[in-house]
Parts: sequence; structure tokens; C-alpha cells
Amino acid sequence: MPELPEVETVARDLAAQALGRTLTGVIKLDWPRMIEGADEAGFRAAIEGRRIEAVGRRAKWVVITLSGGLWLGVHLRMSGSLVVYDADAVPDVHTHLVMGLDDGRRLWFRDVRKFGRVRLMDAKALQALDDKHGVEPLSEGFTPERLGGILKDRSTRIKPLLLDQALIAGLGNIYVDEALWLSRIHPLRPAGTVSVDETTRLHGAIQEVLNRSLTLGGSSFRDYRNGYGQLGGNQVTFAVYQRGGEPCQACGTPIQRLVVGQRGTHVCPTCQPLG
DNA sequence: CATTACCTGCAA
DNA sequence: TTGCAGGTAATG
Repeated sequence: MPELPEVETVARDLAAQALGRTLTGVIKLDWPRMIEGADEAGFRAAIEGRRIEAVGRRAKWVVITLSGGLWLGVHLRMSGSLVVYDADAVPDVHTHLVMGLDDGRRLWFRDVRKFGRVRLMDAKALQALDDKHGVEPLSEGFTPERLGGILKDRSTRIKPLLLDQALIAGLGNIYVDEALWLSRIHPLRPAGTVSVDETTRLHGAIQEVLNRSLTLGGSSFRDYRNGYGQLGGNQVTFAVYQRGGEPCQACGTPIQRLVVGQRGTHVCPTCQPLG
């Protein structure tokens, strides 16, 4: 899914629409396997009557703070969306969870591929979620030096390393390919061979591609929708992602598609030399 | 480190 | 019909 800019956009959209609202209960739940942290009955009972006190993001999780010390974590994985609709909207077969709000509107979780998850958490589970994720790449703590420390002495190829949520939280396949192109680093480079200059470029490129996408409301490659059900606008800015065969916008060389760590990967062989 | 599994839809 | 899709966890 949705990587950091998309999840952040959804969280902001939900905050704008549902902050202070109370959940009246579960209106539809037809795929109980997506619920974690409680069984179906427990989940239904737990959310009813809870007020939405905050909506934020950690890594690729939307984190909804409920009254009474309970949190809902929503992971959209590949195809999920989390949207507020009016009461008269009719959920389709892919909408697996609908929760009522006390103003009559409804919060839908839709997920064609059913990989997404809704996790009911207490304070301890929330802490565990936080602990298993690495530095937020748009936070003050993410400095070029911090990135250098993550890359240092590692023989792992740079792309799978950047996708490791335990090290840096929120990057996915799109923004890793885009950031590596922008910093002119080949995805197969062993992380430890990336120079200080390149690390500085990569740090700036990661923040640039994420911030650009945030400004445009995220990238709708396929299923992504924001918290209003609308498409994002950042997909038109892709330099390499899903552009295999097209000329590199910097040098004209055809963009190559390869597979790295089982993921489709897009690279300009001229701008991002391997050897 | 690589492979498999989880699911469905869509384009080639 | 086959392969591919933005993610992650579990398993050799």
C-alpha cells in the first residue's frame, strides 16, 4: 500500500473528519480475520461508545487513540483504504469493516486483497508496535549521520535495507526506487560501500520524495484513496517507478526493470552505476 | 538470504 | 493463462 505519505495523508484526513466523534459500533464486519488483539465479539464490544481523541501515524500504521486507554491500529498493506462516508453510501463487497460515528457518518475499511489489519491495542501493545519500528524519516532524529550509522558496515544491498521497517519506518517500494534514483545510487550496492557524500544525498532524497508526495496527497498507483475517498496526485512525478523502458528524465537512457529482494525495481543504469 | 503464504483483480 | 501488484510474517 500505501507507504508513509499515503498513510500520513489518511491519518490527517481522518483527524479532520472524525476527531471528537464517538464510535457508535460496528455496522458491518464480514472478514473477522483482519481483526487482531480481540475476537469479533470482543472487538465489537470494545469500540462501542469510545471517543476518537487523536489520529496519528507510526511507520505505515494509522493509529487512532480512543477514550479510556485503547488504540486502534490500522495497516492498509497493499490495497486497503480508510474513508469517512455519509450514512447513505452503500459499501461494496470489498468493504469489510464499517463503524458508525455519532454524527451519522461512517468509517469504512475497504481492502480488495484482504491483507490489511485492524489491531485493537492497550498501552502495552501500542508500545510494542512503536518499539519494533525504526526512525521516522521525516523526524528530527533522522539525520545524515543517523542514516550513515544504519548503513555502516552492512553488506546487505541498500534497497532491501531501506525497506526494513525496523531500521527506517515508512519507506516502501515506490519511494525507495525514487530516492535511490534521485541520489544516483544503485539498489544493489552493498550498504556499507555507500560514501559519506552519497549518504548525504540519499538522506536528502528520501525526505524530498516523501515531502513531495505528502504535498500532492500521496501516490495512487492503483488502489490508494485518501480519507475522503479521493485519488492522490503524486504518481505523475515518478521518475523511475513503473517506468521501465521509458527514457531517464536526467540522461535519456531507458529505465531498466530488475528484481531485487523479490521486488520489482526500477533504475537508470547510467545515473545509478553499480560498478 | 530466499521462498512461501496471505488474497483478488487486471493487463499482457 | 500467466505474471504482476504499493507489505509483512513465517519458514527453510
